[in-house]
Amino acid sequence: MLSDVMEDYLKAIYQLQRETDDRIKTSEIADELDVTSPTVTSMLDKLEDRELVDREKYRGVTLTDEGETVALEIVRHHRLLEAYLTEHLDYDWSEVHAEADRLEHHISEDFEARVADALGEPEVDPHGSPIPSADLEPPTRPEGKSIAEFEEGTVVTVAEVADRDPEVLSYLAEHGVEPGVELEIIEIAPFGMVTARSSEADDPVSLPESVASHVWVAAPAEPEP
Amino acid sequence: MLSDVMEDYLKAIYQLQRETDDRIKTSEIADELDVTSPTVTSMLDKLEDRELVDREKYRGVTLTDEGETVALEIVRHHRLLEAYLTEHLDYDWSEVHAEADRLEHHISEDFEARVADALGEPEVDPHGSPIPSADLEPPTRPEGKSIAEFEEGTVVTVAEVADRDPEVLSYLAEHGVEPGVELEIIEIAPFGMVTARSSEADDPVSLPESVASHVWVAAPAEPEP
DNA sequence: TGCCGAGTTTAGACGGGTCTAACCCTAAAG
DNA sequence: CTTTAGGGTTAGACCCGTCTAAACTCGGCA
Repeated sequence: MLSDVMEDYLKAIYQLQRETDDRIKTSEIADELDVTSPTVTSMLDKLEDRELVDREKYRGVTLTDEGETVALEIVRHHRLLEAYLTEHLDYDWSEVHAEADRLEHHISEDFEARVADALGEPEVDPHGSPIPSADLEPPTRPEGKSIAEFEEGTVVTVAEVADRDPEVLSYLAEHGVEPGVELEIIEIAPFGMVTARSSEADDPVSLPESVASHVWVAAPAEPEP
Repeated sequence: MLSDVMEDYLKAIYQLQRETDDRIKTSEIADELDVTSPTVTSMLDKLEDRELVDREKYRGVTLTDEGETVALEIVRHHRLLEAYLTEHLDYDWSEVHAEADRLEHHISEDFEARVADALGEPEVDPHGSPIPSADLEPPTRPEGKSIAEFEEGTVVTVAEVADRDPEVLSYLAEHGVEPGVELEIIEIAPFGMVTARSSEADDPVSLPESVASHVWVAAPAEPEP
């Protein structure tokens, strides 16, 4: 049996791996979980003992298959909860992350199944993030780019908004940036800021690189010029 | 901020107080929470430091007003969850207790409010137990008796089934013993076993004293002979 | 009144998860 | 090839919640 904290570490490593596909460093995990490096080191010892991570001292970790399965289970819980909260309890997409984080470790398999059923086995959560399937097979990473990676003038369809900050998410929703909308990339400033016009809003919106890089597109809606 | 475990102790003390209205002994809490007496003693020290319980060494504890408020909050969470799970996620009343126990410490005030709203501010949970109101005022103990306390021949209406064992609850439901049904007390055996006929079942059901004492009646449907 | 047994508390240990301080490894720069 | 800065690990401490073993208190009974 794994503790909640261990599950949090596995989930953090999983998510960091999705972003960098490199070995994950102690300090990255420490930042993600808001904890000090020695704390991470000692937890990695334990996870290694249980064969949930592969480790090379001083060089970071990767998840073993078993570790990845645990992480996928937690991510599935998290995203199903996010979907359920927005669909059935009238939560806004900006609010669901914190609540799902609280609950994800504490629901039974039965609860998970009932929620998935009530939702009709959804494939994505309210942010457009894919929900791992019940068999916990590692999803093949769908190719995608952030809006920061397109040419000016391109029109793209938002697939996923991978930010977790409620304030940022509220702001984005207010300015028409949500999964499913079309975005015309108007300008990419030298310092990385992206200005775009949403099909759902009157005025264009400008996003610093740190935010724009979280707005993902599955494929360009029109070929690039 | 209180830990989950502290909340569990306060809830346990609250519930034991409902049953005995006497000072609660270390060993009673130990039994309830499946823990040893020294463990309880050390936790009572901490709860006393925080002025959540009144304590007399060697003589048991009672909740302070503050402790009671915390307990009521947890009980409210628990019973709202039970109600929600049966109403909206198709759980059977025999299954909800364990799931609610898992979740009761981990829901936000916001979640609590939304669930209460979705249910229309219910007053009882699926077992007929009263749900503390949002203001957490201590409910005045509604007078009631268990079916074991009536004369043979009396017809009563079941108000609450205060058992937590899923097997027992399933059995009772199968034999027509649920909140709202009428029960005719057919026989009370010298060793305490109660035999009764339910308005919802063909055959009478016999319940040992330990189970019968958990089946509560608000008031007799007919005056006793 | 004094003893005894049931039950409570104290003492001390342990594992989990966290921290700070000190030490050490790695890799990049000269 | 050597130095060094940055980051990782080790060492040791702390709090929490739990345990077992031992000491103690209370209340009933002789």
